[in-house]
Amino acid sequence: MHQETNILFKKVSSSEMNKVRQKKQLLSLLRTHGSASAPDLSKWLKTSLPTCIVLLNDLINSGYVKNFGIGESSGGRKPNLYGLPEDGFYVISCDLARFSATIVIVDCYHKFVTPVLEIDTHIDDPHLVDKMYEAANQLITGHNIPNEKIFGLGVDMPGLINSKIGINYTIKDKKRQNIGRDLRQRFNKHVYIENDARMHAFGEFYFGSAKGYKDAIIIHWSWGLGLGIFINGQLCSGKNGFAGEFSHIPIVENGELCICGKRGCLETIASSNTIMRRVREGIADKEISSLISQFQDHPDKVTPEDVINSARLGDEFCISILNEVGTAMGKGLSYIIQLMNPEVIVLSGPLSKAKQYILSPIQQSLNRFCLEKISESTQLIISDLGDQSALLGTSEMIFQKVFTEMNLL
Amino acid sequence: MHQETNILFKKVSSSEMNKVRQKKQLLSLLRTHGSASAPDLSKWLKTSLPTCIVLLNDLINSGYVKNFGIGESSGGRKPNLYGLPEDGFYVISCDLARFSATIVIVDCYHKFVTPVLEIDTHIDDPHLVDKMYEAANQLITGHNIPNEKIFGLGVDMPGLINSKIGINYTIKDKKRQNIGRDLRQRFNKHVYIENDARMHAFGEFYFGSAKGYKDAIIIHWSWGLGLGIFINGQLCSGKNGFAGEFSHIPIVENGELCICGKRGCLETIASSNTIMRRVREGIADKEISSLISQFQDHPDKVTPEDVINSARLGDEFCISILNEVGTAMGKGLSYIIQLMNPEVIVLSGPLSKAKQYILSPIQQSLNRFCLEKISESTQLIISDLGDQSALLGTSEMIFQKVFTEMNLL
DNA sequence: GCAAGATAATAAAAATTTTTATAATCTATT
DNA sequence: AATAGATTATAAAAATTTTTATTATCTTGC
Repeated sequence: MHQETNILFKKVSSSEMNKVRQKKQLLSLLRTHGSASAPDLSKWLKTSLPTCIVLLNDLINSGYVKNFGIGESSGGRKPNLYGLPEDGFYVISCDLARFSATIVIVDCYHKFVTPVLEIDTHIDDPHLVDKMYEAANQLITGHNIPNEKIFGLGVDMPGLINSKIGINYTIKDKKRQNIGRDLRQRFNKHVYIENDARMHAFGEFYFGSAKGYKDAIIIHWSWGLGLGIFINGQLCSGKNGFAGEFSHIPIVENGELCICGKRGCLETIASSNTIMRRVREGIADKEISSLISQFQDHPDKVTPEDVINSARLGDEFCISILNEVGTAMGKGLSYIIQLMNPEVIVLSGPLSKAKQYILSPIQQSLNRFCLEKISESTQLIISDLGDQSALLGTSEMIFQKVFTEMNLL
Repeated sequence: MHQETNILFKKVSSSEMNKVRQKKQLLSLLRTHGSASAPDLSKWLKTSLPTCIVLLNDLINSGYVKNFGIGESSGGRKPNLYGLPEDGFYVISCDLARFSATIVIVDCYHKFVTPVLEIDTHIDDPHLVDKMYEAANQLITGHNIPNEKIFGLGVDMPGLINSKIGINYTIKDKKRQNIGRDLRQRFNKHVYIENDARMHAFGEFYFGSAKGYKDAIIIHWSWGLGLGIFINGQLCSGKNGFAGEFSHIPIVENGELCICGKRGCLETIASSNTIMRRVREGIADKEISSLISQFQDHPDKVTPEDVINSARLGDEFCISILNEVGTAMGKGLSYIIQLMNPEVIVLSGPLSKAKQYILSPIQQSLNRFCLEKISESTQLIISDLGDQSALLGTSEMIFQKVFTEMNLL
């Protein structure tokens, strides 16, 4: 499987380089298509059928590709199908959220091959790297995954992250900011770290409601407002990987103080924080509401999900809160729509569960703040992917990196 | 020069296709580099030197490439240099502004080979196509340009434009909206139409202050606020080509009525319109100002340029207007910076001439409305390209299209 | 001014890839 | 069921490309 030739002293000819490039492309094609016939692959690869078959046989001999048997035909000889072995490639995907992390091992068919393990940590935890390493090892040994078949580790986390150099500038201890380097040293594998909002978006773009689009906006709507932007099918990271700071665009002139230190950020009027503040105000003002009578003795126990549920049951107070928050989000989205003219906007995350209670105020805001010709061509969708969009997105991202950077010599 | 083989009946082999692809790449490389040696070209093309030389000789025999003689060496035999013949390729570039158009013929070295002709027309002129055709012919015949060496026509104009299908939705007469088709019929050449802001941006990105960057924002600042967005080196057009509607993002709650029908758009507080309104108000309020005393008898003669000039001469009233407008623009830019994290923002157009009078209020706004970590990494530059960025950008765009789509069989 | 090292061009040999032809296998139609 | 048409696989021939070797030409340093 793994050739032991010392490539440092081996002169690599340009035709050999080209072969390697083509093989990587084949692996990528097989991963995205699941399985494919040699004639199809040769067309996609823009090479002749015989060379394509030679390349495939090479890959089969290296153990990277498997013959999947005979496929269907629309008239004519049935083709041999080729694909990646399910047990050939794995990556570790880790979603590091505000107060806990989840980690899982994923195969090349986006399948979780272990349970999702929870880790009690956060980005400023001094033992973060050790805890992740321990959890990963627990998964590896507990499920008999051959370590050499794990090709990389991907981690998404909140913060201002430059994924090119693996630094999270939001980590308080400067010595720990280069978390990419630390993880690489500990795991001795390809390591990529990315911003959580972008990885949620990656998941939605490849497996969720934004699948098939080229210009898509994905919002992960929770305590913050995570934004992922896809343009021409490419994730937009910006110069330093700081793109997508949707939470802190200024919306309200001299508005409420935000955790970022500025005033009137979108986050102050369109996030879970806003909902909680309005609930507290409601309790103080003794508003009439089933939610409030239910929680008035322990107001700190209310969650945004409770508000959504009460709205569904017809609670006017909760409906009006969601209405308010949706209106604000709609105004924020109108900026993005006018600047980017996306095909689709996908709302994901806990708050997107409010569905029509949040969709219709958003749409009203769009009607108010966008030029009709632009907004009418943008679809607004609630995600149906579920909570693991970040784990899925992160694993997809590492696979893409691994398949372009792996050593096939 | 032009082979007359009927390609409709000629079976094209895949190796021939590949050769054509490589030849097109060579032409593009030669155009962007001016001239180059065969060894360099072979490296860029990822092919061996002998094949590269064969391809070059083919192109020379077709008349598309010229031997430029012998170049410099850093030790070793001097290389032959190859390049495009200056008189080999031309395009027509037309910049259709609000009340007049300019048109010029450009060679493959971005050189204007004719004077810039002005045409008295606008997008809703029913004789637009005829006037453009006439003007183009005047240039062609007046300067002895062989018509068959003109490979395309590019036109930029204001409006909501889908360049893929060549439609400008802002043209009032629906029958005339498909201006791309109409021009193609009349000129019988490759025709591309694009939005003016994006073509100003294209000029800046390839020849102006945004040259060399990958994530750039270019503002054409005049009566409207034209925005061009480059991400990963690619122009962002959006689903329908409506991306970049910066003028009409909502900034002021219940603000002034905008020409678009909405209230409080950025255009109402940060464009030349704003300056003119403030001048009118100043005249009504009898503000103390050299500009006002100069123009109080014919206030309709004031131009934004006059305001900028007066500011330069120390006129406090004019300085305060520019300050106000700059502050507003800064707020608008803060949205883009936080969403896109660009490397550079280039300000072009008439209002950018106000230089420091507009830069420092913008910077102050950025400091106020952006997260420091994001805004500190964005450069803010005033363009030095001059007025013909759109003609340059448009010609560059057609050349790119022509060189990828031309028939080299 | 000459030798040593460097770069470029070219020719011939070697390797690789594409074509073409043929065989194998299948669907659909009669 | 037989046949025609279609698709895939493979083998051999033809074409193309890359390598390698050689020659030409130039810069630099002594």
